[in-house]
Amino acid sequence: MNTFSEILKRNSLSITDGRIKILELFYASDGALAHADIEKNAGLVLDRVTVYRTLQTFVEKGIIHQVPTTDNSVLYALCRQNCANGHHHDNHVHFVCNQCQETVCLDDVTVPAVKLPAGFKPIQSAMIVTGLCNNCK
Amino acid sequence: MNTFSEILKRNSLSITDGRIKILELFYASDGALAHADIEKNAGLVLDRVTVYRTLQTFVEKGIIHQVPTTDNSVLYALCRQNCANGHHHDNHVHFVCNQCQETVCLDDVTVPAVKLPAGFKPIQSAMIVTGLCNNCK
DNA sequence: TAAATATTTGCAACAATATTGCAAAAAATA
DNA sequence: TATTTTTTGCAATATTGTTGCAAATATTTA
Ligand SMILES: [Mn+2]
Ligand SMILES: [Mn+2]
Ligand SMILES: [Zn+2]
Ligand SMILES: [Zn+2]
Repeated sequence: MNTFSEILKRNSLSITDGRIKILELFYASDGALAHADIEKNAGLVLDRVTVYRTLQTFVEKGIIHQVPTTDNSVLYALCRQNCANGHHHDNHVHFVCNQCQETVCLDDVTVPAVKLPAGFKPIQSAMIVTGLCNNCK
Repeated sequence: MNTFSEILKRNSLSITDGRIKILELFYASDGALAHADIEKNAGLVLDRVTVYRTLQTFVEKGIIHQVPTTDNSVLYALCRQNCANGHHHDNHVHFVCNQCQETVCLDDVTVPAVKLPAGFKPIQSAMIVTGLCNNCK
């Protein structure tokens, strides 16, 4: 039993070709993936709808998280911390490269606190930095 | 000639009922507006397509800016700084209230700088804070 | 291992959101 | 006011995401 099967098993998910294929794609990628990226790479094996459902399941299980974007696209990336079952701990900064268009999780960079006007109570913060990544600079 | 007409004139845009109506909606609203909000309030006067085109035009002219969101919805808000023709200066924090669901621009709260890993060159930053707003706390 | 059960998948239909071309209408200019 | 330019509405089309359901596959039980 390979790593991907183990991940599925650990999360009480049935081991299927589609799920393994999608896990492979995430582990092979440096950056975040859009639904379209996955469909393009696994489209011969998987139906559109299955991709949607798999991504949803993986988010629920804490295997991947939705990446915030400024262009209202939907991106997903692996959870490196041990997130589980609806409890995500991804308070890290996300970086979008203007050159290669990749979006990467800066897992070690925590979103800084910020002083809000009186009366505002912060609960969660997200931060997206755009610029040039370490490959493109 | 009223304020809204002047705004349009200043931006070399024809003065039309639709554009004035949409400006009115933005100036009457505390928070950011979605396309659907505008359509709901101006739908009798305006076609869906005209709303899309007007929002796009206003963004290009620097009258409004797209508000970053974490739920891949598209929101727009007035530019308070003097943004113009593709040059936006909206490096302020955006706040989403979990209670009333409003998204507001915290125009006076600047997105803090953050230390990135070696090789990453930041150009622009966006920050979205969720929590309870000053009306709902 | 084979049968029974539970889960996942693909397909088709549908819904919501957004874009485009083009002729009619309205606004700006002469 | 006549001419020119810009904007608008409509219809058609594209893109993205959701749902119900039967067939296929995976897991569990015996
Ligand atoms: Mn991330
Ligand atoms: Mn804003
Ligand atoms: Zn890059
Ligand atoms: Zn509120």
